[in-house]
Amino acid sequence: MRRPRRADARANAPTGASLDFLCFSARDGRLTLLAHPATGRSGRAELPWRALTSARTVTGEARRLAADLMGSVPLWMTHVATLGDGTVHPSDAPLSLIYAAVVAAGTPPPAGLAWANLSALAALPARQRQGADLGLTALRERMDREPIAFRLLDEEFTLSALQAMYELLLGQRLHKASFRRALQAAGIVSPTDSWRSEGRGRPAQLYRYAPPRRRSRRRPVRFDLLG
Amino acid sequence: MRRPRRADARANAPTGASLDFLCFSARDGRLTLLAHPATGRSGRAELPWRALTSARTVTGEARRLAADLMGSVPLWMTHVATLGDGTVHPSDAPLSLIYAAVVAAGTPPPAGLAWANLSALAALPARQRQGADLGLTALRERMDREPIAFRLLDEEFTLSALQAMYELLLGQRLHKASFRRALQAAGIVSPTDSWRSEGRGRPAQLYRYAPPRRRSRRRPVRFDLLG
DNA sequence: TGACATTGGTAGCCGGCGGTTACTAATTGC
DNA sequence: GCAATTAGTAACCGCCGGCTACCAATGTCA
Repeated sequence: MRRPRRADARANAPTGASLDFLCFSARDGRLTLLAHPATGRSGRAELPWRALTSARTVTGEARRLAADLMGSVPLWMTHVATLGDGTVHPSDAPLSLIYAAVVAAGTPPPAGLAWANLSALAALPARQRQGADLGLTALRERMDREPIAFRLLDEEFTLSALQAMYELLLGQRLHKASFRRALQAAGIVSPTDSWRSEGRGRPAQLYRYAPPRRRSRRRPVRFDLLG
Repeated sequence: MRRPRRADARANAPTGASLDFLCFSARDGRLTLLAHPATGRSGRAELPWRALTSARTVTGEARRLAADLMGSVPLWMTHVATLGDGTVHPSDAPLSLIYAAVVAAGTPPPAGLAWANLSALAALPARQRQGADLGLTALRERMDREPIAFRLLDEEFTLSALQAMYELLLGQRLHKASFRRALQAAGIVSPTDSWRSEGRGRPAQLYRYAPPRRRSRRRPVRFDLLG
C-alpha cells in the first residue's frame, strides 16, 4: 500500500482544489467580509475564489489572488483551513484552501465585490460559510500573537481607535486604563507628532505599531482554558 | 474568470493529495514521532501516509488512516497544515494534508513503524519535515486549550508525571508548587483511590483528567506576545 | 464668556495570580 | 535508626490587571 506508483495515485484521486479568499475589514463599527453580493449571476452571496492551478506555489497563488483583487498583498494573511468533507462549494472542487486576510478599515472594495456584514455569512455556500466561521475564530485566537487589530487600522491611529478594534474583535468591552497600561508596558506602539481632533472632545495623539526586537515574556502554564 | 466550467478546473488543476499522519508519543523522557525507519526500501525515514481517495470525507479518511495504523482513533487528533509549494513528498502528490495526533506513552508501534526521536526528523522528505515542525509547534501552542499533555499519559497518572509531560512539551522546567496550585485551582483533575509507588520515595496518588462543565475564565488582552 | 458635555489620558487602590522558599510526609536502602 | 528520595503543602511577596477616581483639552450652547 505504501509508495504507490504515480499512476495509481492519480487514478482515483480527487481532482482540483480551490483557493478561497476571506478578507476581513471593519466599517461603521462592524466587522465586514469581502464577498460577491447576492445579486450576481448565481443569485447567492459568495466569497471570492479561484481554482488552484499549480500546487507548486500554493502560498504564492494565494498572495497573487489577494493582490489581483485588492491591488496589493494584505499586510496580514494566512492559511486557516482546508475543507472538503462533501460540503457544497461553487467550484465543484472537492477541496478548498481557505486563506484569511485583513485590510485597513476604509479600504474600498474591488469592482463586483462589497463589504458584507457578518450576519450575511449564513447565506454563503456551506463550505465557504464553514471557512468564514473558522477564519473569524482564527482572527480572535491569534490576535494576541499577531498584530491583527493593528492591520485593521490605518498606519497611524489613536489609542481609542485601537481599543475599539480590540473590542470589536473580542466582542466585549475593555477598560480604558487597563488597556493602555498593558499597551505601554509592552512598548509596542510609538507616538507620532500628529494629533487628531474629531469634533468634540480633547484631541488624541496618533500612534504607530512599532514592536520591539526583544523576546516576549513566556506565559505561565494555564489549565483554566481546558475543557 | 469566476465560476469556471468544471472541465476547465479539471484541465490544469493539480491532481491528488496525500494524507500524512503525524503521531506523537513519549518514551524515556523524550518526545517521539511514529515513522517508517530508514531501513525501508527507500532507505530513508518517512512518515506514514496514504493517498486521499475521496475528499468527500477528508476527516473521516484521516481518522481511518489513524485507526488502521494504531488500532483505534487517537483521543486527540487534528489537521495542522496543508502543504504544497513544490516540496518533495514520497507520494508525488502536489498537496499533502498533515494530521497530527497524540497517543499515550508506551503505546507499541504498529508493524513496520517505530518511535523516532525528534532529532531524526531532519532526515524526513522536505514536505514531511516541514509538516512535522508545524505539528510540533501546534502541539505546544494548543496545549493550554486542549488536553494534549493528558492524552500523552495513561488514563490514570501521577501529578509528577503530568508535570514531566508539560516540561517535555514546553522544553522548560516548571515549579512543582506553582504547577499544582494552578492545577487544583482549575479543578480539571480528580483523584482516584489508587496510589503508585515506583521504587524509592513516597507513593504518589493517581489522578484522572476530569474537566468541569463550567465556562473557562476569559483571559486578559496581552500585547507582550506581539512582534 | 462661562458652564457643560464629550473625549483623551493617568494615578493609585487592591485582590489575586504566580514564582519562590521552606517545610512536612511517606517510602526504600543501608 | 538514619540518609536519600520522591510526594505534597503552606506561606511570603512582587506584580498584573480590574476598577474608581480624577485631571486635561476640546466643542457647544445659553
